[in-house]
Amino acid sequence: MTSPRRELRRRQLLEAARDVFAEKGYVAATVDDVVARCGVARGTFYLYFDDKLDVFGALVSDFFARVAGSIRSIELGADAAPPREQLRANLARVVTLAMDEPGMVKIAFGTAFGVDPALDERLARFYAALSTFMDETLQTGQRLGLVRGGDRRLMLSIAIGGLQQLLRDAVDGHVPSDEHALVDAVMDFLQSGLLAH
Amino acid sequence: MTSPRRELRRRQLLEAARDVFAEKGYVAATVDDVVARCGVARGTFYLYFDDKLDVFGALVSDFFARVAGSIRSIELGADAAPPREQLRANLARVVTLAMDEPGMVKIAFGTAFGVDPALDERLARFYAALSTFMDETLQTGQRLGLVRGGDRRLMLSIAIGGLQQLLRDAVDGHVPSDEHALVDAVMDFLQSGLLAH
DNA sequence: CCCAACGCTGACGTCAGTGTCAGTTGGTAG
DNA sequence: CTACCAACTGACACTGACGTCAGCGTTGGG
Repeated sequence: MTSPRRELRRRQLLEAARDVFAEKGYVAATVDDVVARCGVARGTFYLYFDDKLDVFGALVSDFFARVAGSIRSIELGADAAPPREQLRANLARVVTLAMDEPGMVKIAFGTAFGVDPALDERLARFYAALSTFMDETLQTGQRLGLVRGGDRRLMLSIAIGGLQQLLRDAVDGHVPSDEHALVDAVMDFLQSGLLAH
Repeated sequence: MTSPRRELRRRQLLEAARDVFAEKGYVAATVDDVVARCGVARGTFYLYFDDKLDVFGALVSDFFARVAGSIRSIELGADAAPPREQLRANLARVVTLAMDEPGMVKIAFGTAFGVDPALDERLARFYAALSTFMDETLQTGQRLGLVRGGDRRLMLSIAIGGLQQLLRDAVDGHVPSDEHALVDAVMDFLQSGLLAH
C-alpha cells in the first residue's frame, strides 16, 4: 500500500533523474546530482531506489512500455479505418509521445544500451516482444498484399531504426521537429523508399 | 617519430580496449581490464592514453573515420558505373567493414553517445559532416530524377538510422548476418519502402 | 494533546578504480 | 664490457562516489 505521499516523492525523483541523465549522460550523472535537483537529502534517494542503475532501469523500462502501449494492433474489420490510416495513427502516437519526452528519447534511444548487461537483457526482451508483434502484423500485411515481399525481420529492423534515428535527430534539433512533418516523412519512406522509379 | 615498437603496443592496447568495451560496456570496463587482457602493467596504459575516455574516443573516432572513408562519392561521368551500382557498392563496403568489426559496431553505434559531452560533440561533428556530404549527393540525385522529392534531411536521418539498426541487429544475432542479404535488404528498402503499391 | 508511524536527514566510513613515479629490464651502440 | 635510454613495472597514495543508519521533524488517528 504505497501512500500518495510516497508516490509523489518517487515521481519527483524519477523526473529529476530523467533530467540529470538527459543532461549529463549515465556515466557522469551521480546520485548527488539527482537529489540536489530534487531538493532532497542523499539518503532519501535510497528509500526509493537501490542505486543509480535502478532508477535508470525504471525510467527506461517505463518509457519503453509507454512506447509499446501507444501502438495499437491494426484492425481489419469492414468498419475499421483503412490499415494505412491505422499505421499512420500509430506513428503519430509514437511521435507525439517522443516529442513530449525529449529527454527520454535521448536516454532510451541513445544511452540505454551498453550501460549494464542485465539492463541490456531486459531491453532486448522488450525489443524482441515488440518485434515479434510487429512481425505478425507485417505477415498479415504481406498475406493481404498490403506489404511488399521480403525478409520481414530485416525490413522491421530498418524501419524501426529509421524511426528511432529520426526521433533522436528531431530531439537534438538536427532536423525540424514538426510532428506532422515527421509522420509524413516516415509514411513516405515506408511507402516509396528513397529512390525514384 | 613514433617507433614501430610503440605503434605496435598502442595497437595492442586499442584492440584489448575494444574487446573489453564490447563485452562489458563503457561503464563497467576498467583500465585494469584492458591492461590485463593486453598482458601489460597498469602504468603502461598511461604511457599511451590519458585515461579510459581517451582510448574510447580514439576507438570510436577511428571507426567513424573508417566508415566515412569507405564511402566514395558517386561519379556521374558517361563511363562511370550506374549511380545505383555505386550506391550499392558503398553500402557493401560499409556492411563489410561492420561485419569485420562487430565489436566496434556495438561500441560506436550502441554505447558511444551519452558517454561524455565532449565526445558527443566530436561525434556530432562527424555526423554533421557526413550528413552534409550525403545531402549534397542526394540533392544531385533529386535534380537528376534519381531520388524522389522530399525533405532530404528527414530522408537521410531515416535511411542512416535504418542502416545502423540493421547492422546492430546483425551483429547481435537478432537477424541473419549474410552480407549480401543485408545489402539487398537496404537497397530494396531504399528502392521501394515497405508497403506494396 | 499525545505518540506512533512515517518520511527524511546528512555526516561518516568504505572501497573500487585512478594516476603516479621511483625503480627495473632489455636491447643497442660505442 | 659498459653506458645509455626507451619501454615497462607495480606498489602506493589518493579521490570521490557510494550506501548506511542513528536520530530528527511531521503528521494524523485515537
